[in-house]
Amino acid sequence: MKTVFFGTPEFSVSSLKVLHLHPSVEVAAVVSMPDRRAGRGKQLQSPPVATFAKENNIPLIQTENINKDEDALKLLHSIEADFFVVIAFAQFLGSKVLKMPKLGAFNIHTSLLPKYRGAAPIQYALLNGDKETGVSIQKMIKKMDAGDICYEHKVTISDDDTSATLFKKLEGEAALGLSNFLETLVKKPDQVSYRQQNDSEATFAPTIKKQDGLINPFNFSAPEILNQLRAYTPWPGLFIFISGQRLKVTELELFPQNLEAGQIDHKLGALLLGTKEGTLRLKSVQPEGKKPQEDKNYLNGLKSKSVIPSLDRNHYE
RNA sequence: CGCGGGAUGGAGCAGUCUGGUAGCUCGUCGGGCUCAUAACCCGAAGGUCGUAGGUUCGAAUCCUGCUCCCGCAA
Repeated sequence: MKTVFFGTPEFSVSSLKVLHLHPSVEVAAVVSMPDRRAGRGKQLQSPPVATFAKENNIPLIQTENINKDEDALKLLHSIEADFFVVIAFAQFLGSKVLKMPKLGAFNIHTSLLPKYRGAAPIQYALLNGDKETGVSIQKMIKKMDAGDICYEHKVTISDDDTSATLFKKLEGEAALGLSNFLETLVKKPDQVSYRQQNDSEATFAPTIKKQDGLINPFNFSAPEILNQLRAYTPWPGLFIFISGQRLKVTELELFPQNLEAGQIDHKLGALLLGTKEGTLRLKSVQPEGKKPQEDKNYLNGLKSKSVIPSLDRNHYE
């Protein structure tokens, strides 16, 4: 069977491997985002999926917008694929593309649909403090993540999971899920079972923005900010502005103390921040250009410079 | 050549512009006070100032090369 794989980041590579190694599946092409300048030094870098395709001599299409790229569309059409697999592609697929494959286009989504439709399902599960999430495979329709579900598998979220660890877990689960699903799809395509989503229960997980990483003690409670730390690690990270300096916050814990929202205090070597509800200890903090350091050490440095820590409120206007 | 910060006793920092015997806040060790302590008092140890070279009577400080660490940006 012929397939085309759509994906971009590291996260999708495991699933691409499953397809690539499957004895009765031929990956006729890989579609990915264009190369971008990235990292310190802004070197031009290929998306991991594109790199994998090159290394394994799979025809590669890199395009900014697959729906408008005439050459890419022509090429895709000529493949006459049996099915498409889409995982973390970072682009919408229009109906022109979705109609091409005979069996349909299947999207691997990392939540238990219809929960968390959209770009950042993993982060939103953590943001809401969920205890479980999962992998869903849906047959794509024009509406975002709203297609019928043909495979589902639950995954437990542990208390110390962050986006970094949960992504890793789900990358494996997604690949495993795809592998299981292929068993049916490849051998008995007519026996794939489909379950409709209940649209009224749908929730959405829009893209996380850099700005979301700014700790807002006025609008969020201490437990909510703790969830943000897990959801936003490693990107965009949590940060706060104190005494004219941008601090990345890498460890947090609840602290039994009553402070007003936005109030900074320090006690026994602990750097404290009052929130809308509850007080947090900024246990580990990283100034720009520095390594992460314990709040106690950070405070020692400030003391030595005779600086009293206070929240820069101008970032909340 | 994308922008920028940093490397100083075990930790976090100051000192670098305006060269001249290395300092602050802690930690550690010893002693004191205390019912007791993360608190307080007294004392001590511990640094070839990232590395190589240059300028100078003299370099943490000025100049040049190199290594390592990090923030922004994607």
